[in-house]
Amino acid sequence: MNIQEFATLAGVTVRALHHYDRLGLLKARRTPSGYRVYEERELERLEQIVALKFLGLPLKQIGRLLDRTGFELADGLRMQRTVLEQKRRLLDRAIQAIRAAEHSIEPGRRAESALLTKIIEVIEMQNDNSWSEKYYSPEAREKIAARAKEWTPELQAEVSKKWMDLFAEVEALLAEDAAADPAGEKAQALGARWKELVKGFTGGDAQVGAGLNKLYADRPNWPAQAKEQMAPFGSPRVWEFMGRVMKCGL
Amino acid sequence: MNIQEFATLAGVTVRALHHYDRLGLLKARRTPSGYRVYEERELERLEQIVALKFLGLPLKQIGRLLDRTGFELADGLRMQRTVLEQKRRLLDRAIQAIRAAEHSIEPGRRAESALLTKIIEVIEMQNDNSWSEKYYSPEAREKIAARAKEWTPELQAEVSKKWMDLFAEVEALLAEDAAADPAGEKAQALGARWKELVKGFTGGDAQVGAGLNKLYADRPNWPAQAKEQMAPFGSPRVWEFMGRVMKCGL
DNA sequence: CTCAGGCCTCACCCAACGTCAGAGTCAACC
DNA sequence: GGTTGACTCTGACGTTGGGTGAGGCCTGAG
Repeated sequence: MNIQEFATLAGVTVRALHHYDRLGLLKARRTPSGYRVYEERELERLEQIVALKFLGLPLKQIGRLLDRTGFELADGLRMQRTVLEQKRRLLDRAIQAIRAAEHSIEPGRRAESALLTKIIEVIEMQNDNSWSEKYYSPEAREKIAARAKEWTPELQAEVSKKWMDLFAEVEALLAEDAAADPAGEKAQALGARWKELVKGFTGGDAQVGAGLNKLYADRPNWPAQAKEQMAPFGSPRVWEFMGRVMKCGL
Repeated sequence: MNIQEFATLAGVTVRALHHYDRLGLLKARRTPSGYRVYEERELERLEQIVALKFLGLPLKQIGRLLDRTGFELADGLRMQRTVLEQKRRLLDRAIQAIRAAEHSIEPGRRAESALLTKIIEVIEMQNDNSWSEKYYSPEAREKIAARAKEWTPELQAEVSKKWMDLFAEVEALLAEDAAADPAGEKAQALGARWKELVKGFTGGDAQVGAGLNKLYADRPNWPAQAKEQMAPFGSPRVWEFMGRVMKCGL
């Protein structure tokens, strides 16, 4: 099959196939004169590439995922989902900001500068983390802000994944033995990982840690959006169990 | 104010300010030695730039929107919202595809290739327009597919805006006079614009037009998602009125 | 006067191709 | 065999919003 047939068959451009070829993502056999030749088998691979591209994965990572075995694929997908969910939250906020501005202008017929002012106002309101700030001392807030600068969506996805893994294992432990010993070896091992992850946020700072504890204790009063974001992270019984693990651990 | 102070004040990098300066988006006064100097006034403009950037607008367009007057700003925002909503739908579909794949693997512990297969399957299902295809003849379908290739999100946003404008004007006409004459001058003018927009989709093709009419007539049976997407486009009474306009128009 | 730290202007880098440009290849028709 | 038109190849530059140096001027403190 020549390149154009193959491209139209799969719904991509010839240029894209050139690109994938150069990247080593989908190498084609060549005729003596250098023309690319594609087979059926490669259509399957191309479809996989297109699918993963649709999920927003970069080509480099697609190459790694397709060439290694599937365990990493599942992990990669979970991480990508987290990234996409984060992006979607940002998109939602942008859409909400525009809508708010549109609603603010229709009734009163105010000047156009009011539109921008409204948008800025809404965006600032969305960024408002003041609901959680009240749990922290001023020094702790400063340290959190400093660390927050270094957070990328990818990094967040990775950490998020680690938490999910940890929660899954705790769930598994409790599923195996609902009355598992919080002081037991397994529980304490999980507790150590927990502490490590928490330290990733606090940076080992005692003041940040104290604020985090206060924040955690006040869970029932969190705003709805915050609760929603935490929903995937484990059921209450996991939290309760890990609380006991921490207590008898240290 | 020197550049670094200004940058931290606004929460952007010095490099970004260089960039905006070169693009003419935010030009800075210079000291005799060439250093950039910023004033309070420019902070306001920078905030507007940052806000519009948050909404996903390209810098070039931000420049145009900020330099022209606000009527275009409102239009630009409406278009951008449409673009963002479209992107959101795509993001949603990607997330749903990953979720479906994750759910499909957890229970059965099937091989990793099943993950990709499942994703591809879900994506294809999402792309499935077969619900609307049944209204069209095969020839009409082919023509629609040919035209669909030329559709970009921006173009769609523009057309979408034209429809919204038209609907708004019809609403206004009906608000002014609920018993407006469908054969009247205003109504017929609106009818002409309507036909023009429909022609933009059908390309003047009779078969496509016939299919579109059938599709329209069967509105009650559309899938929920399709209805949702059409929701912003006018109330039933507008549709009903325009139906009468068309009838007595031609 | 010197030195550190800011600031300046190039200029190259990323991702995923689009879009020529110039040159070779293939298949069909004369 | 030659010509023609349709493909194909490689290489190189453009796109977006800056990041990240390199190399050189500016400025204020000591």
